[in-house]
Amino acid sequence: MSEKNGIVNLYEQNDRFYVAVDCIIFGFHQGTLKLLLIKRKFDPCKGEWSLMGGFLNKDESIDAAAERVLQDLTGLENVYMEQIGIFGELDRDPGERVLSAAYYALINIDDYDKELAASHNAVWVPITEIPDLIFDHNKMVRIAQKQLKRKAAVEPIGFNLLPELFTLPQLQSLYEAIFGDTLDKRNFRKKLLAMDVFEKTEEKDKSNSKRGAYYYRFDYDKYTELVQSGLRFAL
Amino acid sequence: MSEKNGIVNLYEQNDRFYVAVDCIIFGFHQGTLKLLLIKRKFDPCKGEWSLMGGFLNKDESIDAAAERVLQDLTGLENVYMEQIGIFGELDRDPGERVLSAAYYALINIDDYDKELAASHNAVWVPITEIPDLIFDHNKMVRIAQKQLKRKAAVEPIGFNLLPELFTLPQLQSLYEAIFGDTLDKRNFRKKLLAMDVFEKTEEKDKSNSKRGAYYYRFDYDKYTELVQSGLRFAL
DNA sequence: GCAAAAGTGTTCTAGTTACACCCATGC
DNA sequence: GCATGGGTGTAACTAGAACACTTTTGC
Repeated sequence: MSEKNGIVNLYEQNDRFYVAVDCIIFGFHQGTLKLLLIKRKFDPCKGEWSLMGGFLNKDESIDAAAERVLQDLTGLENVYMEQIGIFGELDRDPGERVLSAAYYALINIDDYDKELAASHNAVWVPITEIPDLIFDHNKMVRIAQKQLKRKAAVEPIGFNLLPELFTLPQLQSLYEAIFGDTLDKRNFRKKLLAMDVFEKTEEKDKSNSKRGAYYYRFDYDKYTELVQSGLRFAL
Repeated sequence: MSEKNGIVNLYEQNDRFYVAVDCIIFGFHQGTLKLLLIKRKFDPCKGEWSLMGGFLNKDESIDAAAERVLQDLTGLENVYMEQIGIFGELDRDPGERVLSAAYYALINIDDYDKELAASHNAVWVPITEIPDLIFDHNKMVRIAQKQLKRKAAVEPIGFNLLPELFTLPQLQSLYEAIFGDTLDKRNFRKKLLAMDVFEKTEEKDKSNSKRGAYYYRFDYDKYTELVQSGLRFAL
């Protein structure tokens, strides 16, 4: 046992562990929720599907490691991320004892470094068609999806999956994908617009219809007002 | 770099970490929600208040470590526990870099090993009067309380804080303590009894009134039926 | 007989659900 | 002029909130 500042170091008698982070990266495109998965080009489990992951370094917090791993794959910073927990079964990684902290991230699928992602063999896969993943990654995905579902219903996090400007039909189809359920168009619009957290623009998206749908923007200031007035975002 | 089964071990180039678990132990007594805290008899931070914690060992899963730590303090097994996440800021433990997985536990405050707890300097403290705790333990408590609040509203976990037999006034005061709000007696009873997950006994608790209140028991079989019928526990 | 907690229904309100037609535009 | 998706209001229903008196019994 060593000493530090003259005090016997009680830590050293304990075991130390490898710690990884794994990212469940959500994107949304054409009505479907997708995950950015990688087809591993390295061992262990070369050739199999997995989440993007990486090891925790001495000099970084776990949150920072998750951000780094996400950035290594997508080039993105300042992304909405949420820890879902740490996974620590003895044999979860057959190679060695490794603990893994799982995070989910919500990104705008049109805006990331596609060459970088391609260099890691990353592919967008619809959430309904997730293949068998290595280790306990399927479990992580299940939990992340559940948590997203729960949280998206009470906090305005869905917007992270859309471009800054989005239409209401787009937004509705996003929430339908997240909840795995259809929503009534009129009730959906009524409820959302009643919260008054959107700014309507004059621009229209004509890519889906001849008439075109107005672009809206989520207004964080209005949202702050809503919360301060004692109300909540709710769907 | 060493080899294992003839494959270069890629793990060894990574850092390894001490990993602890900390337990937020909830109990309920006389209308107040309480936490079992310990006044540390050892360094670091001797004499200060903290959660019960312990280090993860090589041969156990993180969940198992949390159960062990809880048992070391209370003697209890098979307790309702829930992970709230891992905390990994660089300087959260000033002595060394230690990651900590926090779990909350719900126990029946009348049923644990009191001598064992006393030997660890453990004390029940009302949730409204939590002192400054070491490290990031106050943050863990805040998150645990929030999570309990959320989860108790949609799953029948509150019963873990009560004896097998409990009265409806007791149950109501428990939920009032968890939610930090008062509830209407008639609406509360109506809603709970409508779910039909209780078994009413013939016994009465006369400790709080001359008339006495009937003892009820939570019926897991009835609850399973409720869930299978597509309904949910909800408060 | 009275104090103190247990037990019990009904009305009102607000929020959620269900539902169908007109509008704007490109072709 | 017609096909396509965008946009709008109202009525019925259901769940939640508000509310006051009677019952039991130990002292």
